[in-house]
Amino acid sequence: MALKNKSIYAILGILSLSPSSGYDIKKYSDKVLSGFWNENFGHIYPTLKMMLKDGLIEIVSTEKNQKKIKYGITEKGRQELEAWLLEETIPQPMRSEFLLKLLFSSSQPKERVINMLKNYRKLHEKNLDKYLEMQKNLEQDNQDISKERACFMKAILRRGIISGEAVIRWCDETIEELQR
Amino acid sequence: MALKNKSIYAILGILSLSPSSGYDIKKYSDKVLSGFWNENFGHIYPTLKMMLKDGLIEIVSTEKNQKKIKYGITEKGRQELEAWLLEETIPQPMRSEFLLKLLFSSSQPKERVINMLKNYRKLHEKNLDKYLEMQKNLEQDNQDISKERACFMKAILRRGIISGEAVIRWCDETIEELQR
DNA sequence: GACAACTATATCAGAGTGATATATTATATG
DNA sequence: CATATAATATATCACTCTGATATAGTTGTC
Repeated sequence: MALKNKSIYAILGILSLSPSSGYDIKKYSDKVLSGFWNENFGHIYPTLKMMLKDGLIEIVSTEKNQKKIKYGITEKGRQELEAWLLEETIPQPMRSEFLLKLLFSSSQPKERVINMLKNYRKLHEKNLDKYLEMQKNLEQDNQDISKERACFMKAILRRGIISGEAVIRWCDETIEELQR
Repeated sequence: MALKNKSIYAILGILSLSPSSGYDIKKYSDKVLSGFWNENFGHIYPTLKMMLKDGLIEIVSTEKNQKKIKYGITEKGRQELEAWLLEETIPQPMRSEFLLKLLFSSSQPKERVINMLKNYRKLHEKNLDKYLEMQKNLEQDNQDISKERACFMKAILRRGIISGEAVIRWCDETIEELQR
């Protein structure tokens, strides 16, 4: 298959919920997908153009006198999204700069490494708090999201929470090990 | 700072252990860094050329009649590596295609989603086994690696193991939730 | 009405990925 | 001993993805 633009699927997924502009897509990514999916304007806009050319999406409205262009998903787009959902997901390569740094830090002063780990821990704690907050919000009001979708979002949040807790535990364990 | 080539640091780190060719660097990445760091030939070779031009590395030997070019780290390279180790690590953007797919799978048949999760679980189980195997190997023989370095490698492996176990637990929990 | 904050699109250089091409050197197998 | 095949080694390409920057209209507020 060779190198596939994955933003297409994120965009199709978002448009399948409701027609959106490039800016809306970015906002949704930052708000809802944040933590497990990243999108840039520099990729969204060219991808939208390409998808429009390929008939995966269509222009729904060019609102009044505004610059805003709203895109909607087409039938072909829905088929593409559905096909992707059925595909097996191949794991993507990882790049953790933190772990790379840690690996090459064995000659650094212990205090320095412990500090690194404490900062890393703090970061994950902050993330964890964010996820717990999002979980609370999700349980309160189910205004626009369907019960089904809310259940899936909760599962994904749980994933973030469980992983976050594991990383924090590892930090504590490793700091303790270094202090001995 | 704007967009920084991070492969430089991986390469400097590897060369700080022993002079290597591009091919050696790739092998080391696949064997030792695998699981938290990815490198490609398509990035290693141009980066090596750039680093040579910048004086971060030097050609140590062009072995006999072979094609192999061995690079070593220079004093300037060591300084660059050291400076990076002292820098704060900014978290890098994530892209989990699996979680993206899961989020948009709420209208898929339950059986289908459970299958997705089972495959994902299997993948992480395999990874976990690999880490446990690596941990065993690390405890047995400490031939070339220093005691200090071995300790850091163990910590990184522990990280992979703890995270892997957490993901597997999440899979089980989520599958159970879906079956209810 | 000035100033900040937000909405909106576009473009660019450079980082990173995976595929492919090419050639040499070990190693095995019949 | 020939020859297949696996491993070693470098190079290049198209494409994806990132983060920065440019530009301009709209909304809010003090």
